[in-house]
Amino acid sequence: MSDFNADLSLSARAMAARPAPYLDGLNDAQRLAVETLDGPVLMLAGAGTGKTRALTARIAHLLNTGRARPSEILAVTFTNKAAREMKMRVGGYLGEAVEGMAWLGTFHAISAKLLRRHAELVGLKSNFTILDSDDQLRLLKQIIAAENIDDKRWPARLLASIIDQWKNRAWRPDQVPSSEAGAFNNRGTEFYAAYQERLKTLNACDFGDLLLHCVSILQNHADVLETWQRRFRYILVDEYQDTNVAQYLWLRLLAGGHRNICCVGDDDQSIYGWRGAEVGNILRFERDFPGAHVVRLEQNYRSTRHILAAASHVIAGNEDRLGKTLWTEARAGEKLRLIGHWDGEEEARWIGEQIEDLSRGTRNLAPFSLDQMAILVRASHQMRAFEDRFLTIGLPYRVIGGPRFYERMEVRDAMAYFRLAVSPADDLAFERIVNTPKRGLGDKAQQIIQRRARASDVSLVQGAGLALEEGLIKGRGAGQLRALIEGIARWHAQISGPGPGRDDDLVERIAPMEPAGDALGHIELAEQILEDSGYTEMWLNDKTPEAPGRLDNLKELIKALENFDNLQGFLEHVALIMDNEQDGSEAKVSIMTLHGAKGLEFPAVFLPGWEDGLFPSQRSMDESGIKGLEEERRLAYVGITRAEQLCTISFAANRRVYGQWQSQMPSRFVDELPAEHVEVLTPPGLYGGGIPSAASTVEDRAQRANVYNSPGWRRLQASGGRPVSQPREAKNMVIDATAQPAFEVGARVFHRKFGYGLVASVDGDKLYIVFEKSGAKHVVAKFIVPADRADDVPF
DNA sequence: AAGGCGATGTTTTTT
DNA sequence: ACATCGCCTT
Repeated sequence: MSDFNADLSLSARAMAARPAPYLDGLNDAQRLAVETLDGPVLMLAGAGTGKTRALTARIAHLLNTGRARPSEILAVTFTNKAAREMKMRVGGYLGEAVEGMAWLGTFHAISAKLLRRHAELVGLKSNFTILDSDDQLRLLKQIIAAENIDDKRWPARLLASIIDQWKNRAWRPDQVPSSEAGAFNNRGTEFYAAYQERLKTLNACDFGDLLLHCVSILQNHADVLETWQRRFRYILVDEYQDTNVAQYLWLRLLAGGHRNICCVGDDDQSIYGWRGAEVGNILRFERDFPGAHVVRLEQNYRSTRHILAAASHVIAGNEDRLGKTLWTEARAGEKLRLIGHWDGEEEARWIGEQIEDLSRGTRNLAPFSLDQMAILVRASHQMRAFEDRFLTIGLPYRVIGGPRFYERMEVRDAMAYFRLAVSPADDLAFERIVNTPKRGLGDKAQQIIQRRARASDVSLVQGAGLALEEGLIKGRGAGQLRALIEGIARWHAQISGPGPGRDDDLVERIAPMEPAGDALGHIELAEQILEDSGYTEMWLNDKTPEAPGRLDNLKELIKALENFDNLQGFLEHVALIMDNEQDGSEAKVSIMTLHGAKGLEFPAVFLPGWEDGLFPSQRSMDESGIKGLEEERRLAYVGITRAEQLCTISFAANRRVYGQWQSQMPSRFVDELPAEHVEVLTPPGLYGGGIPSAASTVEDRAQRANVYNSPGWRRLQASGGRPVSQPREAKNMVIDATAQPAFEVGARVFHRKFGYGLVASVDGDKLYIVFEKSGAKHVVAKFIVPADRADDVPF
């Protein structure tokens, strides 16, 4: 630690003198990225090029050269996981001193810390609560309900997403541009303003506010800005391509003085545009920070040549990119493997077999352990087929990124009780649990409490107390309500003890006796809260199959308290660090979304569901056009580059989409794979195979997808045989494409997605149809039935 | 106040 | 297909 307190003027000599083991083994580009300390630096780090290594070495270098002390470095990430990893790796260089890196964390965690110091500048108190999305939604519902809005047509969810987007763009209510005036039935900005007002009175803020309030403070208070600009001598940002406008402003303000900012990212891995990330931030970096050094990390240490070549070829299809040329010294390895299947279940079955084969070490490859294999899907509903299959064959798997621990209902309920114990005025927490477990306090009783509280401008807990005193609430609800608020007062008294921070009025009025056996630890208190409130009992009495699991989660929650000194600290942690650890015990295949896989790598990767509409996602293309398609293509790039040695891409000809069978065309990305790096696998008896070529058209792809039209299929039909891979369920499908009626110009037809329409022109099996509702489209004939047969659409 | 039924909308996800 | 949600019944 004393090393870092060295006189900064000695830094030049220090640099020469001190050994710098962290530089060992860095390539030239990485070394440049590490040693270019002054001024703006953009580190364009392609997939698998050792960016985390460079980033941590850069921090080590800043410290080692005496440029900054640990507390003077601001290092920002997006996820807690990334922050943890960086901390661990920097810890490898620093040892204990890593604890001095007080400003290594997520945008939100660091913002919260800054905001607690300056809360009063935006009308908050420094002990503000951070709302989760449930609370946010509940609040918005109230605001909407107060205006007698039809919440069917204008749901709170919609408003929440609109407000989030505005916050991502750093628009405060008075800054929302007039082009957005139509939002939420012309009342979006009005509700946004009302929501912000409500938050202020609740002394609360949502996730977006953490950033936005910081930006406001830094913009409006030059002295504060200057303090922090001087404090953070060096700034590092990971995953810069994922920053939104608010984060960009936040960074630009803090870096505004010395401009010692190093942003690391990869425009080709920008896959979060839909939640406000602006690829433009990274594309514009040199303009935003004139004189910036741009360092490209292009040597890939992860994948074999075939894999890297395929990924590079695919991503080259994007227009809007800075451009990098990844290269590797690795061997060529295995080509990518491409295979088509009859349907999604067949695909899952085949992948399951492959995984078993690979884990036994067939092929010319060493065995892969289950931990080394992953299935990366575009949409989480695809996971189900794999889970079903793997359960039946007993293949251990783990789903990464399911519902998270702290988002489970019982955990949130328990947290609401803890929040009330810490701050009885937390109305949102009170609303959440007032009738959980059931206390006979329905809408009516809750309305009375609300009204009474508002009349005296007090918290709901106090309002409930008043309502009881005044006899406004009667019946069996009254007794239970009294027990609840007495409980809250008692827990609160035990947490705070006499003194500042305690709501003395509440304690005096409702639970005047001091706790009997004082010095109850926070863990015991938490247990007692869940006991006293009847919450544990509620789940004990619950006979549904998930009840035991929920009780386990509550136990786990209590256990998590061991890592904290008090409930307050725990609550702050949970508000910002909502992630869960994976059980690392048994080796398992990972199943996750492509988004969830970013930043990870696996020796063997399966990429199923490469079908147009699913991947690239139809919705993405409909909503964002070419930009959407490019983001999908980046997702394909992310997927392929996760693989170290073996990458297997697959598609199915038929898939159940929302319960309906649909024919699928192979993804256009399949066509974009470079044939020389791909081996096309052919399931026995089904496919003619054929290497996809860049020149192939939509019809070609339809033809390939059209398994039941393939020579192999016809042969099997003729011989009365059944292909090994034809699933039993397939019987109900229309499989004889030769029976396809020929359509004539002018015929009225039906398409299950586009509805009714008239055939405008016919070109082989390709029809041009003017749909009544969805406009004119080119459609392949097999998706069409005559209008009078609309009721028995064949999928 | 609490459980059952039909309309509804179904990518991706962090904090 | 399926889950979620709000309304409606008891």
